[in-house]
Amino acid sequence: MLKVYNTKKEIFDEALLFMEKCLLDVMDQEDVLEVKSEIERNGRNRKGYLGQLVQKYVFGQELVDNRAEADFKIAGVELKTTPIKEHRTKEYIAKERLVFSMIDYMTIIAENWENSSFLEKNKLILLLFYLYKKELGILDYKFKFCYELDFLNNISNKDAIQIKKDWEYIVEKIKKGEAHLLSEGDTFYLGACTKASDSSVRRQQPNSDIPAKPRAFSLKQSYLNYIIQNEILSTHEDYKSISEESKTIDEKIKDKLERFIGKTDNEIIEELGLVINKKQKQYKRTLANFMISGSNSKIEEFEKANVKLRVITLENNDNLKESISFPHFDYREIVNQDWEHSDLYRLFEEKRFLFVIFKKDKEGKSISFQGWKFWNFPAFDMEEAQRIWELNKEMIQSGKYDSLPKVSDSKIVHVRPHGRNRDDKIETPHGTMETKKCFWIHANYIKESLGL
DNA sequence: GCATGATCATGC
DNA sequence: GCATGATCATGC
Repeated sequence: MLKVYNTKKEIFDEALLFMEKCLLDVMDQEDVLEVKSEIERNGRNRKGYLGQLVQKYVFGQELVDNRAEADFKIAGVELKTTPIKEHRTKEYIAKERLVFSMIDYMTIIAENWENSSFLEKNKLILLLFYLYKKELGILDYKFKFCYELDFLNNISNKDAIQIKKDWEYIVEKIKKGEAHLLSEGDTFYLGACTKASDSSVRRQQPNSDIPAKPRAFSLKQSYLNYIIQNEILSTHEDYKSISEESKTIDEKIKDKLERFIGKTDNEIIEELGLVINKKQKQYKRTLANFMISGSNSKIEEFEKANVKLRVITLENNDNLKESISFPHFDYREIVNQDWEHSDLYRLFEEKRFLFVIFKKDKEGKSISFQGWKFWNFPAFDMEEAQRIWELNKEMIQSGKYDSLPKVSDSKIVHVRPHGRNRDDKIETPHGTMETKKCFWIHANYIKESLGL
């Protein structure tokens, strides 16, 4: 039954034939029974098993062994399966990030991007997207579309440069003995995501005695979403690129923003020839968008990289008055979550921020542009964030809604109302109604962390 | 109708 | 002056 493929095209054609089908459609009765009993023996679906089955029953390849890590390379093409889910307005979105092989902290510090084991293994990938549904079994997932991911050729040039930069950033950090401080939000498209059977696992790193969480390279979920929306579904979303040049995002932003440093909002508005209502509450944000991309549309690079733009305004004495708010949490949800699966953890681990910084003038009549900073939550403060998150959970569990973490409880985050007004309430686990609240990062902490 | 980002208002 | 509470404006 071993099938031979000589070219990439033959493999891709085979994959295309499989679209709109599930494994059940292509397996015979006997195989189905065998696989089903195998699934029963091993309990829940093993990770990587779906990939192995696809390799065997769609592409007719014998499995080399039963390693959990599916490694099924044919004619230089690495096959990967990845789940999507249905979405209310966007048709499909990625269910997860796309995870590659583990980062070997000890050996990677001797590699360059060009000769990296990552590129060696992953330079040409055939991505098979299947539609995940909770109630379905592994043999019932319908495959929807496939996509060629080619890190050297078909990922557009501009992205390849950023991905190389991301890889180098991660390796630099490991070289410095800071593998334990890695975070997915450190980088733009290629991330170092945690990967272990449970969150307590640690491994050795070079140049430091501090054990680090095991991590793997991954393409951000946001990046996959961009591919799905724009390259596969061809939805016409109104994205604007910062620039089409082959530069890293850092460089592109510098190109756009540097010339405005020190200028007042009026000067910037005039220079860009904009008509903006300054009374608008969002007006600084609108201004920032125009400064970066020349429009008020979503910025392509930021969508792909899970970057959030936030405007902050310093007082004339350089004080930062306002803390940073996030979407309100769900009281009922939070008491059933653990830290590693919480919204706050995901935000702090995965999100990257671009702070656009203005400063008020003496009279408070105008503002001037001070600069910008990319930032993500520092890994060394994650434990403190967790402590406050757990405290908040405890208080909610015990119904002490007036004792949620305050500013004085931490130097980093606190909990405060965040709704339309005090009557904007949601249900609690106790069945009562409480004002919507969210986590806020202290203004002082942001200011210090940004070095302002 | 609500989420989101941002800022205003009050009281100690 | 800071901590805490409250709410506005926009866009989807």
